[in-house]
Amino acid sequence: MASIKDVARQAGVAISTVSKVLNGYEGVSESTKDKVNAAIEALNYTPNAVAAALSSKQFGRVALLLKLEETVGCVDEINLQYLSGAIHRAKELKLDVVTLFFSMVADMGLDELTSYLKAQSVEGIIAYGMNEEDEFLRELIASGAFKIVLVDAPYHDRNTSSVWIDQKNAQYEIAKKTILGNESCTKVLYIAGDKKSFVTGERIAGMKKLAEELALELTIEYGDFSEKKARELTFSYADRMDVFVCASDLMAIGAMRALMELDVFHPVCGFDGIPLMSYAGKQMNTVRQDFYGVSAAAVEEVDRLLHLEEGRNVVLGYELVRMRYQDIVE
Amino acid sequence: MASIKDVARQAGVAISTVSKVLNGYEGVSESTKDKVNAAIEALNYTPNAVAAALSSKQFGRVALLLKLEETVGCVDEINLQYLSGAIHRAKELKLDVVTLFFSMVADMGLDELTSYLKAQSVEGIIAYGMNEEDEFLRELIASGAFKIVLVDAPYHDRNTSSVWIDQKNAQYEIAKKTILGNESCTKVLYIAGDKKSFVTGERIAGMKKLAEELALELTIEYGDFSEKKARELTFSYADRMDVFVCASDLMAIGAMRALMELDVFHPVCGFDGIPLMSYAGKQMNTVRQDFYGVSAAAVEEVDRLLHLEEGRNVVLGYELVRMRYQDIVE
DNA sequence: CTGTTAGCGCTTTCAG
DNA sequence: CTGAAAGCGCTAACAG
Repeated sequence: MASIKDVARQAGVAISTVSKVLNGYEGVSESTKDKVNAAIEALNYTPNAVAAALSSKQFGRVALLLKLEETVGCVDEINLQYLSGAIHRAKELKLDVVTLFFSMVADMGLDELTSYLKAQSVEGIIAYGMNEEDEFLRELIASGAFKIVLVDAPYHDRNTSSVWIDQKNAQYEIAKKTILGNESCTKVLYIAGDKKSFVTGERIAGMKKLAEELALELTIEYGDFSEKKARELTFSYADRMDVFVCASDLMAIGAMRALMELDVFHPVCGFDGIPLMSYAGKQMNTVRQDFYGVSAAAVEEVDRLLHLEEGRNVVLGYELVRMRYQDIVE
Repeated sequence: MASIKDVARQAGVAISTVSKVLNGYEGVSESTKDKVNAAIEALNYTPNAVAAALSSKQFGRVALLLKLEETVGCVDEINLQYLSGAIHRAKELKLDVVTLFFSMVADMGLDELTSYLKAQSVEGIIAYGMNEEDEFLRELIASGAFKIVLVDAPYHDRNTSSVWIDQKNAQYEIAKKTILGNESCTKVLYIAGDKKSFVTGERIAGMKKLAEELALELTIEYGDFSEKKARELTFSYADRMDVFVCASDLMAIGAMRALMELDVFHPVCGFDGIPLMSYAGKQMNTVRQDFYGVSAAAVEEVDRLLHLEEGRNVVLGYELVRMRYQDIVE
């Protein structure tokens, strides 16, 4: 591998000059810049990122902290989209990413985790799906040792930003669309997610707003993002409700299945917009979240935090869709 | 962050001595070793991996090269298990992993890709699900620039190993179990995967062996791992066959659905053993592949290759299972 | 057994 | 505008 020294020699300039053009610093004449670039080209030179990191003490490394739920395989698609979005954007921003799973760090203490990450030279962390119970993440934030971006959790400070879509409004809109799209829907069962997830509260707020606006009779139950629970809830509420609004597609499938078994029709709507729904064999309204885009935005945000000390909330858009479920996967 | 220098000072020894105990080299007396360890403890010191890598020119970094099929979300679970297995094992072996997707590198030339990876100080690559069409991977192997482990592709040389389960025998056994477990199954439709995947040929070989042994009438069709195609094939062969052996769970679901629609019963078996099957609402035999374990083994193998120049084929075990599909996800 | 020393490849002052 | 030189934190000969 050619090194910066080779490039310098080839171009007939000093190493520091090469470094300057490499990093796009000003104060290099066009002519030398050209010479350097020619040399880089000729030698097929790629800077050694490790050496650069050591020298500059800027590692630009961010850890992606993912939660792998063993029980529900259907969220894997979401996680993979998160990963894909983050990794692609990180490549563009020339950030280095490492993927970690909660299970790897859950049993570490704060000190151990901190030095583990520091040793890996990570400076930033993107945490997906943190919830109220994740005490250690809270400590990590409080320690201020890292720049952190929380996806789907509402907190920000100097070193911490949050990135998510407007859950409240999305839930409001998809429910509204579903309810107004069908006649005489006043009694609404809202099957919420799990109590500890931050998104749950936001979405409930959206439903309450809608209930007030349309004078609905709103009943709220927690389905814990479980198809089974949603199914059971639907069974027990089927004869008392007009419409079933669910906080996830998976729960919406559970609700639909219950209604099909009972052989009654009620509108159902979901949330997430993942192709998992292909297996349900029906159509329904849902909110398509751009997990890839959210994750890419999180990387941008962590990049920003790496340079500025100024966390913030980033709220992204979403899309209301009517999913056309193929019954069969092609 | 404390550096090796601080540790040396604290322990009253030279930095090279600290380095030696850090790396477990011999030739350090117990007493100084203790002093050094005490200093490390006291200062809560963690070695800087970047500096170590630069200095030793051993980066121990391996890239995981994954293929994300946009069309079929159901393989996401497999990919995530691959990732999880690799990342966990890599942590234990103190290897550094980066996750890459084929889509990120597909449009690069060999030189570009090589220098991209070299710049990232990648020394080893684990490629998942490479198939015959992946020309550039073939070139990468030929270039000899990296230590490569292929998962589910049968090739090895000095710098390349392969890791997979015994596809032929697994297919043989699961089909045998299914066929012998039901009466008078002689006409067998084998719905294979896609022609370009290496596993396809292996599995077909297993079926041929079985057909010979049990004097079966074996018909082979390619379902391309598509639920839809498997379903169509099943429709058209339903009245001519006794049993439907499929090269993936997803195709097995397609076959089962077709049979259910036709309201006839024939035994069906699948391959993979992923919970996706939960959605089918039936039971069937399948081969449970331990994707996590395969991936962990691949990391071990790349670690071995990093030290030895001696690729090989690693064949792992599998399990025949009868999946109990919950119809509902809890 | 222990310490001294020369780098790894790059960034970054600071003179010229 | 350009170049010389001092490290970043660590490893690895090589002396002692």
